[in-house]
Amino acid sequence: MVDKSFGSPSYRPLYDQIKVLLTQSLIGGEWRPGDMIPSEIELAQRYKVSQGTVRKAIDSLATENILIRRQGKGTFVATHNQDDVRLRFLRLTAESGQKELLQNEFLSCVKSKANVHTGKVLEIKAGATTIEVKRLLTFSGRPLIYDYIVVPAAPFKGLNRAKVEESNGSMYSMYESQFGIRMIRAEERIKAVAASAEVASSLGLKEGYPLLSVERVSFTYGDRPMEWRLGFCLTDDHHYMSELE
Amino acid sequence: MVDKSFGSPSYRPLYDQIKVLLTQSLIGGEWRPGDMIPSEIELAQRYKVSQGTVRKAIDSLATENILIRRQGKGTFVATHNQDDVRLRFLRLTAESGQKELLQNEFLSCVKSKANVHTGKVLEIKAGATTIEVKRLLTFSGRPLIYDYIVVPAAPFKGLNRAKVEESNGSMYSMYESQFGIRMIRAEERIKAVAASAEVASSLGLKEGYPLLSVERVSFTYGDRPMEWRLGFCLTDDHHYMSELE
DNA sequence: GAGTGGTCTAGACCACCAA
DNA sequence: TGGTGGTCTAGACCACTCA
Repeated sequence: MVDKSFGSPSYRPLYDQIKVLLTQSLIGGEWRPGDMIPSEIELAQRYKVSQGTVRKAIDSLATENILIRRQGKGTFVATHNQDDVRLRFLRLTAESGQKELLQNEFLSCVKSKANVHTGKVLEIKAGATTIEVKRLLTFSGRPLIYDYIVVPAAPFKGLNRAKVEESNGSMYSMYESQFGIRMIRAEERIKAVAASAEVASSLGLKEGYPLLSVERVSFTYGDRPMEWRLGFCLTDDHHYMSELE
Repeated sequence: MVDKSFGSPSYRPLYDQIKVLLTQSLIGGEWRPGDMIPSEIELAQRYKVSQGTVRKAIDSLATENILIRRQGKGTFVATHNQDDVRLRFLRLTAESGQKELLQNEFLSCVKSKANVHTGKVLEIKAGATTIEVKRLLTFSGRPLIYDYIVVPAAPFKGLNRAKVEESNGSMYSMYESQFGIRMIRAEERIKAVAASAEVASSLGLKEGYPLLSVERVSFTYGDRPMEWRLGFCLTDDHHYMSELE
């Protein structure tokens, strides 16, 4: 039950405690991606607080893109399985601004062991089993991104070529429907590099050609890292979009 | 005065109207960067609404980094003139994570005319007078960024070499104190490019070396574009950090 | 202690959606 | 028409800061 005591040494606002309880229900799978959660009034009764306090907790989760409010309908668990947000984390857009047909070209999928770096960022032991996927993303038929993806094997048991190909571009949508794992945010580290021989041949370029190197770590509920990837992007006719606030 | 009428064709929430009024006071200079604005209670009386409504308007401006709330003290107009936010828009960090000494090396400052592109993004006529600044940013003594900056001449009348050198890295801090212009957000378009002869020589590289090209448009109150810049960054030991939410 | 922002409540009413 | 989220109010009380 919630703790309304003030002045206690570990004072936390009520709405913050409600937020934790809601998050726990999300982690525990009581409400799954796409589901509608109970109404504010119901939740207020369940947690024995006012509707306004539940509201504030939900507001916070909504600005984090974890829940989605729809006036007149209800509040829903966010998902990558909708056309409008399927590629929420893809920041690469055409210089012309035109929409493009995105396709997935499978390269490989093998079991491996975490090295020091991937072990560290995924918070697993170096040497723990991982699954490594390589793929090409084509924009309107032209290969523009070479992706190298590493995930811990345990929560993604059964990930294989077929599932990657079915994903049709959005791994995150596939993670949700196949493994019940939802990514809520990611961090990217970007550099300019010269294309290696392997990447250059996959993208049809000369070795040494300037590419955008994008290293990404993705996090699920509770800020637990669940995927590491390294992408090499050809940015001759495209750019990476970033908003500074 | 505010308009509480519901059901009107152009319905806007009260707090949204208050937000506009607050923004107008910021644009008009009633409260300048660093100033404390009136208390919530005072503002509620001034606008004849409840404190909670003023609160919601201020909350919104605070999440946009336009105002800053300090419990027990008051609400202040955000500024770039503080050590902790002087480089708020600088996303380049060392691979090692170490803090670095940032310095400004002046290259040039000339009057010019807006071309089609800068005219368009700055929303001024192509051919209108602009001021163009070139500078080098050095990290711990090593030149890493070549910046080419264009601003409209009118609002920045008097911008010259001395002012750029005084800025010591943060143009935004200088814009505020010298011209009363505060930037609240920016958009960046990032690509990987091969270094041109001019940029390569400034950064001490071979022509063709891979560099991060960062094109930025910065906006002041009311989302008016006020600066365009193109930066070329050496990312051998640094990366551009981006958060996806 | 006085003044500021922050939390929490209870209740009234509006806007939107679906059946 | 009923249910959902969205707005607005009024008031009580807590937490933080500074003189």
